Amino acid sequence: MGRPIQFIIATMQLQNLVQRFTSDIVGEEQFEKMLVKSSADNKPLRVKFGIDPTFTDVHLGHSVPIRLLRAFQDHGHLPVLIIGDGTARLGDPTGRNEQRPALTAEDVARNSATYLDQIGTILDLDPAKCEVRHNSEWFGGMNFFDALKLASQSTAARLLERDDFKKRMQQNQAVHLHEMMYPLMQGYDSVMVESDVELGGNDQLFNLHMGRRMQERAGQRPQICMTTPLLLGTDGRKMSKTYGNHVGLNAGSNDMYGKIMSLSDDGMPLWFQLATTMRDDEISQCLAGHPRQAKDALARNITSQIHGDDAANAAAEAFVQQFVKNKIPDEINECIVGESAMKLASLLKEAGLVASTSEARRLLKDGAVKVDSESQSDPNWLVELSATDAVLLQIGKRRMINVRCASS
RNA sequence: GGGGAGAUACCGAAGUGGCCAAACGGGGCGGAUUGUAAAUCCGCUGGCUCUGCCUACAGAGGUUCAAGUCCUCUUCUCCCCA
Repeated sequence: MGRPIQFIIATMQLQNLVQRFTSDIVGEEQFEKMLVKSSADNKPLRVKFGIDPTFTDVHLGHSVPIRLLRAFQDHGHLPVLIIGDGTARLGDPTGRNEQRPALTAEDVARNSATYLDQIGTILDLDPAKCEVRHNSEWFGGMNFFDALKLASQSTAARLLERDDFKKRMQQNQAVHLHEMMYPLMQGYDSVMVESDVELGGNDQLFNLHMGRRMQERAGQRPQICMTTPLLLGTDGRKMSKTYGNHVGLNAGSNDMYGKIMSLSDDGMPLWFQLATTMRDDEISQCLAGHPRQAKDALARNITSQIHGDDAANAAAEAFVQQFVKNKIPDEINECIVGESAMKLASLLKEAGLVASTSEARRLLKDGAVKVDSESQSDPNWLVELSATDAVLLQIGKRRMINVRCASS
């Protein structure tokens, strides 16, 4: 029985995308066979991706595997999205030199709620097209003996091979026993959802392997592991909220465009490859031109994926006004304070532009502060406020706000 | 269980009785420059009612005119031996 031509084309498309978005594939030989069988049996592949609700923002770095997941979805396969509300309780040590604090059940619940919204900007979460699971479903009911059984699935030596653990051991840093359970938990997720393929960032390779091994032990067909390259942050380091170099999927269009524009030139090729919808030839063309133009195209493409073309164009325009022409943006947040006159240093704090009056004083001394576009340096200057005409406070190019006082 | 080392600001790391709100590096934030950047140069980087005062060097006590620095206990981490 011959394969329909559509299937061959679709498979090639999918494989091209897989190519573009992956750095490592474990079990690549079996992947094509799996695709063929899936088509023959009319049974979509179960493609797993897990994310722990350990923080509130999902960023573009996380979006790379999600985009690949979307590609699978578009080709008729079934994303199995695991919200790691069980694993998050443990604190994922991945890529860190110190363990993440274990979160409380409330933290996790709150974060989980915002996750699906953000992921939904990329993935189609229609229950008919996507399976969403929370791993507390199986970890929540485990008792200590179940956990021991889980622990017996691997060995200390094997777990210590993990790069992150190895490094910390070498640096005489603590590796706690419960952290070593993490790969086992992630692997067990694969067993529970019977995944055919698992996606993850390339720092996840160890954990993905664990899923394969555990599935084999459980008598299942071992999953294909695909890792995506890590999208670097705007400063060239690993994208991470703690570095402040991330672009959140829930960022507003202006913010998103602006942050991407602050990416260093060197970072562009990787971003084009992993975060845009552009074809390879379009990308090459962009990169051959002026870096400013290329970055604009990059930022527009990504921003419009999330916010739409109009918002992206508006963001680009606003950016030029604010940062290239140094103009004050059209829309500025406004705040209202209780008093009709305040010392400048206190006012800056009251308006939320700085964390403390000490910081305000320093910035004033540095000449960073403008009031109604005039540089000011005296922290004790008494600023008169009115209820109708706002006073514009500015610190640098980015921090600005209009202030009025409450009408009495 | 025994022995040893250690815990300093956002991070790394100096400091072993006064000159310590704490060197130095990174990060961050401002300023100059620019193509939005990057690089470079300069400045800042605990708080306040700010030429002074208050709170800080794991935690709690103590010695001293004076403690990040000395003593005691507690907590946590690492290493070696069992």
